[in-house]
Amino acid sequence: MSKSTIYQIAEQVGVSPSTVSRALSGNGYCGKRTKMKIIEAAKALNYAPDQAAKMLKTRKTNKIIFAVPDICNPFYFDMINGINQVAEEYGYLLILIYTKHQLSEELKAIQNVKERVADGMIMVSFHFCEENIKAINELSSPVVLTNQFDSPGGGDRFDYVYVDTYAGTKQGTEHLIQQGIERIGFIGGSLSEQTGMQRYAGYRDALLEGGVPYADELVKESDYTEAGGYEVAKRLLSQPDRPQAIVAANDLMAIGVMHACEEAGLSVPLDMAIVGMDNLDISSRVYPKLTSVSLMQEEIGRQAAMILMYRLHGKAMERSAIKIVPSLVVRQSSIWRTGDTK
Amino acid sequence: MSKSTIYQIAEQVGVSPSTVSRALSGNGYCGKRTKMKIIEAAKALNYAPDQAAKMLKTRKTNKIIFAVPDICNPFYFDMINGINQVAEEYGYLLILIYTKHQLSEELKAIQNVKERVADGMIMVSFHFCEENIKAINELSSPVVLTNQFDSPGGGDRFDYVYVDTYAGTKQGTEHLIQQGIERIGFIGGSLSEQTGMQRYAGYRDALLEGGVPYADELVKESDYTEAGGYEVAKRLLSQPDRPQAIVAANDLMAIGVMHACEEAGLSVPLDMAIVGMDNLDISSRVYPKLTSVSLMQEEIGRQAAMILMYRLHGKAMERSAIKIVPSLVVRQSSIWRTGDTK
DNA sequence: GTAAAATGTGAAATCGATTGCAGAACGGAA
DNA sequence: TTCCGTTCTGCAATCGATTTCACATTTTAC
Repeated sequence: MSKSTIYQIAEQVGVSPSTVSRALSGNGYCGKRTKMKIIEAAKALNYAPDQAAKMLKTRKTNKIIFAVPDICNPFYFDMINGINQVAEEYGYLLILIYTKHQLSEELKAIQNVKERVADGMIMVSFHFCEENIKAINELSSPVVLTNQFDSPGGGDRFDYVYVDTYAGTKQGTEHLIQQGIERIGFIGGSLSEQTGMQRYAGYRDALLEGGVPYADELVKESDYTEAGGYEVAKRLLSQPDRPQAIVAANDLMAIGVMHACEEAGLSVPLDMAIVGMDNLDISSRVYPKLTSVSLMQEEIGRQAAMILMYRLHGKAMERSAIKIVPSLVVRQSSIWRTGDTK
Repeated sequence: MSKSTIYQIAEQVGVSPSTVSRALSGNGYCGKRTKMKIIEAAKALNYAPDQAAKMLKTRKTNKIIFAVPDICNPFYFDMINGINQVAEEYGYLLILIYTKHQLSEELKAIQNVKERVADGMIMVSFHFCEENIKAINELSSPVVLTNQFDSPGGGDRFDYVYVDTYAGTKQGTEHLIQQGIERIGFIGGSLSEQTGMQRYAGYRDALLEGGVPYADELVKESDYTEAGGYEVAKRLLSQPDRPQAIVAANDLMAIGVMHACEEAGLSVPLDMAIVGMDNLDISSRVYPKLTSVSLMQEEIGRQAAMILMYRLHGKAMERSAIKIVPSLVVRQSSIWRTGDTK
């Protein structure tokens, strides 16, 4: 009942193992009658090819690794999904490695590629440093990196996919400006981090380009949590000349803002229009539904996987740094004037 | 710079490949001086053991497969997380296979185990039938099955982990009864499915045992979606003697109920207490926060992985069917009388 | 009908590690 | 010194498939 090998099939049918291999894999010539007999015998013997042996000989694993910092973060699920779509299409299995934001774990993931556990890897990392860049550059297998910042640099040996968060907050802010709102607040993450800075810059530039006055007191830093957004929003709302709209650097903070409004008796969106970013699952479930900038996670995953597939199939390509443009998903929370709630 | 083998190291150092293997893997004797030289040479040659070769010889892959119907469903992320915790602890990598609720994909996943892509598998399936049970029983590698129903039966060759959803709705209902609420409605999924029936039965039995009258008009079937819950709730709310509380068979429907209440001008929880089930991420973010029965996804994953590890390490065990008891997470939406909103 | 091309098959090498066996070198005890 | 036990090392087989080469057989072409 249990496993068997091509040798046993060969013996059974009375041919050589090589013939069995050819019959079963379809590589090379094989007579029709022999082939039939071999296939039958394989079925009878409950044969299944041993992938380890196959891998050893062919130097292909048909697996790719996705190294992700944080499995618990819903942000990455969509990425996994995007990657998996492509992987499946090309006949690859997906190995998930959870790096916990730790360099040591990232290096372990890289080591796995080096040991040929998989043919290639997609990695999300927030700390590119000499050590992991060097390790990646030494690999002979392709690696695609992604995160929400812009290019890590130093990588002549890997491709890169990233989201333009600057364009994201800019879009969100423009959407508000187009409705004629003039006092627009911003709640960001830390401005000392690159990603926080970019989101802020998008907001600021949208104001400038839109000819809307920029006011320092309408900009607050927070920590990307719901509670953080709530606290900061309370301060914004109690200001003498409170904003009419708020752009939050992520959805969790935006939801915090919504709660603060509710508590202050302000109607969203009529008294206060709100735009978030990340387009979480939750965001379409809160009331009113939250307008949010989608960071296109699934698209990132798909693009990254695509590039990896191109590399794996030897297509010649420049090293690429693909910038994904986020897209604004308009829902009730930001519809201030026009009545077309969708 | 690229890959090298133990043969190259052997040549470099002037010993035999077997010695190199022993030095590097630590199996068997190896002189201290030789070992040092070998390790040095390995480093110099940028050596990494080829896992395919190792797998072929040792018959171990150090990988497990998790076959899951639906990557997009947040329900499974926590399971993945639980599984991964255990897998990592034991030095296994996790391969994710997305079966899309299709039997054919499940069979492919099983085939992967048969071909020794991984040492074992955890699978979530909603349609156990002769075909996949048979395929699993023919495997020589261990498989652990899980879903939300009770035992599939027919499996002398696999272990089983499941959640007692009956106990879940029962707990939720009892929680309401204990607060003195008497007219408690129930919104379930299809009662013709096992899982729907069990959730309903838990509700019904809680009423019976709590001495609270059961009324047919307070029980509605829906489809586990937010929109479905909303629709059905509207009907419940417009009844002459509307319920004071509602138990929903999952959180999405419960959120639909909340929206219906909001629309009808009913305060949650004062006019209407609500309990959901699944304890989604969202549920703690809606307003008011939703009381929900946690189905312990992470715990299921952890338990399933544990059992798999035991099997893989040859520990003798009875075939097990582990029942996980869900736990009620009380939040504002169900606090009717006492003032201790937490 | 014969040459040329296409097809079918087997022997043997190969992928890169692990491991059982046997012999060598070493140590300490008598 | 002799003997025994431990430690070290090499040889060679093995895991299970793929693939090159050579040869045998068939088919096609003219």
